[in-house]
Amino acid sequence: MARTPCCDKTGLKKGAWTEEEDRILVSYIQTHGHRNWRALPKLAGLQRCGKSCRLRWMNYLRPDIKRGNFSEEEEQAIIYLHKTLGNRWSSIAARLPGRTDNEIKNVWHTYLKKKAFHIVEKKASSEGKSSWSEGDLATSSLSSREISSSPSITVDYSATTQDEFIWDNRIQGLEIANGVCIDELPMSGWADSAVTQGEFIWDNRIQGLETANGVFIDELPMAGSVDSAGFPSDFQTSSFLSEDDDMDFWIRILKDTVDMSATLAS
DNA sequence: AAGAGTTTCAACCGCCGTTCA
DNA sequence: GTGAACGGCGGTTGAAACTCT
Repeated sequence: MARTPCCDKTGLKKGAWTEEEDRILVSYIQTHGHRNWRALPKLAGLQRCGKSCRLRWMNYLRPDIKRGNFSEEEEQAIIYLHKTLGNRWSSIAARLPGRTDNEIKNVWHTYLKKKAFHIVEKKASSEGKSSWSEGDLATSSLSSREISSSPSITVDYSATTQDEFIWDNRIQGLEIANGVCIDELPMSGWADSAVTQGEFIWDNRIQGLETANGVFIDELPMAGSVDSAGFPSDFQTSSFLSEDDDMDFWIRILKDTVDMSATLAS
C-alpha cells in the first residue's frame, strides 16, 4: 500500500520562509502552543505543511536557539560526542544547549569531520602509523583527553526536573573517563522480563544489575546543568576502555554508576 | 569584472517508532 | 490487536554566498 503523504501538498508553499511567515508562526505558537503540527498551519493561516512549520520553529525560530559560530568548547564537545554517539545528531544536540541537530549535522559535515580526522591522523602519526582512513575515526580509541589537552565540555542534561537534581562532576567524569554517555547505554532490547535478582546471565546482566540495586539505570540522577570543570581532581581518568571489553565494559560502567548514585543520594 | 568552482546551511524527503482510536 | 496519524530523526538537496582564477 502506498504511503500516505504527511499532508496534502497541493497549494502549499515550499522553500525559504519569509519574515511575514516567521512572524505569523511565532505569534501563533506564542499564543496557542504547538500541540498539533499538522493542524497548525491551517489554524495559523500559513500555506505550509505541518512538518515545515515544525522544522522552521525547532531549527530557527525557537527563542532558546543560540545563533552564531560554534565556540572551541562546543566543537570539542561535538567531536567527543560524535565519537561516543555516532551520527545521532539529536542526542548530541540535547547535550549542547541552544544548538539544533540540523546545525550540528551541518557543522560536522562542513568542517568538524575534517578536524576530527586531523586529530586521528595526528594520533596515528605519533603512533608510527603511516596512513589512516575514514574508518579510523570510528574505531580509534580517541578519548576526550586526545581531543583537547584540557577538556572543558559544557553539557546540559536538562531532561529531568531540578528537584531531582543530584549531580556533581563525578558522573560527567565517569562518562569522560570511559568515553561514553551514561544515558545512551544499550539497555533496551537486551532485558529479559523474567530476570530476577541472582539470575545474571549474559544477555540480562544489565537488568539484573538494575533489579539487584532497585534502580532503573536510565532514571539515575544525572540530569541538570553541568559546569565545565571537566575532570574532577579526585576522579580516575586513565581508564579508557577498548571496544573489545564489550559487555564487561558496560557492566563496569553501570556498576560504577549505581555505586556513585547511591553515594550521592546518601 | 566576471565566470567557474566550492562551501554553507536552510529546507525537504522519506523512514521509523510511538500513540491513539 | 490493528492500522492510521503523527512527531521525530538522519540523509540529502539545492540555492545563496563566498572564494578563486
